[in-house]
Amino acid sequence: MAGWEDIRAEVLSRIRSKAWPLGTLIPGEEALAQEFGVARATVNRALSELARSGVLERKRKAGTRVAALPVRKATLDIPVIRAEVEARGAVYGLRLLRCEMDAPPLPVQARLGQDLGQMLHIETLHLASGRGFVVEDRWLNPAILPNPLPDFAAISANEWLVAHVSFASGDISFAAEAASNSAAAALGIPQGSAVFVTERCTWAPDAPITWVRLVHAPGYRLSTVL
Amino acid sequence: MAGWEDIRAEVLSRIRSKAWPLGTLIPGEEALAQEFGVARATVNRALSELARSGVLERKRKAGTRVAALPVRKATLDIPVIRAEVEARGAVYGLRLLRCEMDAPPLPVQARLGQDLGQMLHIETLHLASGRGFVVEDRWLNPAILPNPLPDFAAISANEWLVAHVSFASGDISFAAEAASNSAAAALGIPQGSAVFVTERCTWAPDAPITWVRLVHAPGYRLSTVL
DNA sequence: CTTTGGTTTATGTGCAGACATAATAGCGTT
DNA sequence: AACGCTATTATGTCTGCACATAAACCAAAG
Repeated sequence: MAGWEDIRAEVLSRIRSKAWPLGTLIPGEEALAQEFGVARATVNRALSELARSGVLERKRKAGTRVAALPVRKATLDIPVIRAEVEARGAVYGLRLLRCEMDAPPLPVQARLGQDLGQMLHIETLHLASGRGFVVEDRWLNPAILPNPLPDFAAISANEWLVAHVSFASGDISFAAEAASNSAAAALGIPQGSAVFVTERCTWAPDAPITWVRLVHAPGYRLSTVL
Repeated sequence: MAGWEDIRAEVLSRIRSKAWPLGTLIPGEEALAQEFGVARATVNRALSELARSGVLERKRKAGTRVAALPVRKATLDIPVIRAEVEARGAVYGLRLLRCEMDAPPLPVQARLGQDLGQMLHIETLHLASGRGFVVEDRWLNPAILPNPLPDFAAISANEWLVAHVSFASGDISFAAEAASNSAAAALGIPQGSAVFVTERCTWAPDAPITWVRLVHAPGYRLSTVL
C-alpha cells in the first residue's frame, strides 16, 4: 500500500542517490502516478510537501525539478513567553516596569511605517523561577486596542494580545547585540553582555498593532529540528 | 466559487472575531462542508493549513479546536552561505583557514552522541565583497564522506555537502555569544563583540554527518515573515 | 526581427465517495 | 471502583475524475 509519505520517501531517495541529480527535471505527476500505481492526487501531495520543504521547485507547465541549491526550510515555534518558561519546568512570573503613553523613537516609527503619534509603551520583565528571563519592550497602537484594557501587571501584554487582538501579518527577526544599560540592569547581567534579541512587528489588515523587542537573558537558545 | 483559501480566510475571521473563541471546539468537517457548500476535502485542506500554522489543533475523534495558546509557526529559509551573500548584492569569497584530521572537543562529541575518533576539521572564512561575513567551524565524519573529496579552498564545505551528501535529520539552534579570540580575529572585530551564532548538527539515517558552528559578523539578522 | 496571440501542457485545485485510523466514550466484567 | 473491550466518530488519506490556470512554445502578423 503506497501512501503519499511513501511516495515522498521514494522521491527523496532518488534525489539523494543522484538518480535525479540537482537541477534535473523529474517526470510529470501523471507518469509518476502510473509508475507507483497510485492516483495523481497522491503524487501531487507528496511533491507538494517536498516543494514546501525546499527540496523541489515546481512551476506550472515548466514541470518539477530538483532544487539546484537546496534551501532548507525550518519551522520555528514562537510560543507565548509564559509557555516557554513553563516548558522549561520553571515558574513563570512577570514584573511591569513601565506602562505609559509616549512618543515612540524614530526607529520604531520607521518600522511601523508611519507616525502614529503617542503610543502605549509597556516594558515588562518576564521571570523564570524568580530569575530574569526576558525583557519585553513594547509599543502598542492605542487606536486598535479593544476595551477594556487589562491590568498588564497581571497578564503580560504578550499573552493578552494573542488572545484579544487579531493579526493579519507580521515579521520577526533575530540578532545578537550587546546588552543596553537598562536591559542589563533588569536582567541582572553585566552591561554589554551578548544577548539574543527578538524583534517582532505585527499588523492588522489596515493598521499596525505593535512593535516589540525581546531581550533574552544570556544562555538563551532558539532551536528547531530540520 | 469557494476555494480552500476562501474557507481558510472565513475560518480565520471567525476565530479572530471571537465567534469561535480560543479553545473552542469548532464544527466538524462534514458540517462546515455543508455550510460552505463545498466538498469535505476542501474544508480539510483549509483546516489542515490552519493547523499547520498553529491556529488550530486537530485530533482524530476529538475534533478540531481553536488553539488555546496560539503558537505562531514561522518558517525560516536556511540558504547556502554563498546564496545568502549574493542575495545581499555582495561578491562571495572564501578563505580556507584549516583542514585537517583531529579529535573533536568533548562538546562536539556530545552533540553527535558518540565518539567517532578522528574527524575532519574544517574552518572557513566566508567573505562578502571582501569583508568577513561568517566563520564556519565544521567537524565532518570521515566515514560517511563520498570520494573524491573536493578542494575545500575552492568550494565551501557547506555547499559541497548539500550537493553530495544526503541527510536524514538534523537540528539547528541560534544563540548570541561573545566572540572568541579566533573568531574575532578572523572577522576583524573586537574580541568579545556580541555575535550571532548558528549551530547545526545533521545525521544520515544511521550515522552523524557533521556538526557545524557559524559565527556571523556583527549586524547579522535572521528574519522571516509570520 | 520583433511582437502578438493562440495552443499545449504540467501543475493547482475542485468534487464525491470510500476506507483507514486513532481516540474517546460507554459498556460490561471482575 | 478499577480494568479492559467494543462501538462510535472525527479526522486522515486515497481514488478517479474534472476543470482552472500559468507558462512555455510556436506560429502568424506587423
